[in-house]
Amino acid sequence: MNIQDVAREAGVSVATVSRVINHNEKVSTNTKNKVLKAIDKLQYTPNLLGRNLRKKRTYKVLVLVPTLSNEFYSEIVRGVEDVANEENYYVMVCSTHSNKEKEKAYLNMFYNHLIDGIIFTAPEMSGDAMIDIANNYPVIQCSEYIKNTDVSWVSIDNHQASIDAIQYLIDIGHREIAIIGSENGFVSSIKRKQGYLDTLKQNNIQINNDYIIQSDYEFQDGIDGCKKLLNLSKPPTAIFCGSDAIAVGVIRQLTKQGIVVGKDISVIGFDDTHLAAYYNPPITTVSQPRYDMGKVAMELLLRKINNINCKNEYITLDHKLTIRESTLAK
Amino acid sequence: MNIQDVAREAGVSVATVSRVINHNEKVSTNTKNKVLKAIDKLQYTPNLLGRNLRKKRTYKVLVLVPTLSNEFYSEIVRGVEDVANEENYYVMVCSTHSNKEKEKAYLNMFYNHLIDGIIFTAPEMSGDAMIDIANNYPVIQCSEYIKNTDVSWVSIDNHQASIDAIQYLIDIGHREIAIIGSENGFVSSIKRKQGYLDTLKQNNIQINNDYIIQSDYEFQDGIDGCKKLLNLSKPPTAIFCGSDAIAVGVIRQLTKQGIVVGKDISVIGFDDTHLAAYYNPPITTVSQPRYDMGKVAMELLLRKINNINCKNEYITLDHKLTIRESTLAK
DNA sequence: TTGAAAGCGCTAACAT
DNA sequence: ATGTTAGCGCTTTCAA
Repeated sequence: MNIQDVAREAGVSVATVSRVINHNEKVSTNTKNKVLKAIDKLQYTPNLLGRNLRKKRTYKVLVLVPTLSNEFYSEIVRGVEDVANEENYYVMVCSTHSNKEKEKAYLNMFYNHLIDGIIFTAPEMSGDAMIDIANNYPVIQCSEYIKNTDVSWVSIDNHQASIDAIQYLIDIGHREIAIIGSENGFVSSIKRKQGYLDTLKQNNIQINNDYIIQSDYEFQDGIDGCKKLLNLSKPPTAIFCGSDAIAVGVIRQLTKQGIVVGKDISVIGFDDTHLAAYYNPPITTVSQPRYDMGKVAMELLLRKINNINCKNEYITLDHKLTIRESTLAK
Repeated sequence: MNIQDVAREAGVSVATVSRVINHNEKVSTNTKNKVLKAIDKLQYTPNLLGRNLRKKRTYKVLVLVPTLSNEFYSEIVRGVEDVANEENYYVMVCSTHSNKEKEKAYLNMFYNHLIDGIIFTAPEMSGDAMIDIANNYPVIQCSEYIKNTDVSWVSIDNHQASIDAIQYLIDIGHREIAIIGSENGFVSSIKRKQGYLDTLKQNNIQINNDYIIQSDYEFQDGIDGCKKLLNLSKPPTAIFCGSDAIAVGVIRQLTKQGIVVGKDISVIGFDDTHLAAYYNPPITTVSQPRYDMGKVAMELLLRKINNINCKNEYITLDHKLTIRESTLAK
């Protein structure tokens, strides 16, 4: 059953039916009602395959995340969806599993005309590849973005967020402060590490390279990083982690070794997922406005979709340090 | 740039190009090479909007989950994706937020020819509505399914899983055992509760209705449920939870009130997400083969897509009780 | 083995 | 205000 059938039933042309479906003004109330009646009688719903082919639009956007299960990303997606649905766009969420090849495979959806745009939350490709894609297709970076790449992004001020966290640790009496989670190439990592270094320097605290642990963002990385730190002759009294998951791993390991978090040692996470709020003990963490980040990213993307040549935007949203029981004055 | 351009470049008809693209046998090696060369030169990729319209297939399936952030569902999705990609299908994951209306809105994707099938992981609709949909469109239920509804599903034996958990608690010395998470209408809930009741009866333990708490599956539900139980004149010595998130909430609340989990009281979760493995203390839980559940669900769905009249299948996969530190002998 | 042509369902330019 | 018609890019039937 298609638009032809409706036209026949209503005794009008397919063009008129199309006009009614698309809320085109230039239809008399009378014929409009006839069409509406026919649509209702036949229970007609337009085949968007036809419409999309004709319009050369898919009304679909892709959000690429490293993993679906991290609440950090699912909140971004919620923001994206809320804006997308308003504009009759569907959102596809797909996971790259932090795999460059998988990410690349999803770009085929552009070439195959299956999507109108992509929001990258943690792009794996090179900066040059990103620029190349952005020149030809609508894309936005959200949360993580590639440095020195003139492609729109929305994120937080990771440098300041790091300063806030480290300064807070110093303020409550810590001087041996470690950081886990640096150097994966993202701007966020670089800035967070810089904020860490800057704040220590600012407070005349000697940098100790043993306190800088490079890792990924998962639970196990926290456990591994924590073990390394505890093996030092002089372990740190505070650990700043690049994600809540790392912080959970760290706290788990500390607890296992009989060290009481929030008393013997302080731990800070990043993102403020439910994990942080409900962990034992609840974790001090940097809150990111992830829902809003998603909303803004989708708004920017829609602008790009409607005009690929519109200018790039670089938007910084507010973060905040949420203090809980995993950090306590020394 | 389209199939016409390729045909022109190669000096053949569009039909021939189409045959080459679709690996049709009846093309001479010579012309095939000409076409391949043209495709390569022009960097041609087929517009699937055209193909899909013609074929009346979208090569897309929808997986509906209550929430994206729960690792339980994201592992199911991974299973679905792995099978789907083999067959050149794309997977759209969308969240219903456990909202009946939202779920209903996604059914429009069927009517609008945007998807070829749906896998429901926690259907919100009535059994009648499900049967109606299943009669007209390819759908599979995965994990949660609606009772007395002859629509294919893949799940575990929730009755036995519950028996395993409760019997274990009894074996290590518990007799005051509570259950949180029952009665949302899903077969899983009903069966788990039945397993709980059956096992107590089997062991000549009196049923105490105060020990049966009805709730959702989130962190906060665990906290609320736990508070209720602790307010009883005789609180339970063990709590069996319907999800790992509930268990986390419960343990968090117990800890807050100074009760030591794994010593003063035992707690069991459900699903075996990372949450359970990395929580403080690590949580005893029922492991579900979620990746395989996703794979099987997609296999069943493909069968339905290729023949809507193929017979329904009801598949039960193996679970197992994973014992950690949140339960200890009394 | 190859090509011509119809047509999937829709929108939009043009004509009336 | 409404209708006619071309055509989006593709596959597939039919004919050669």
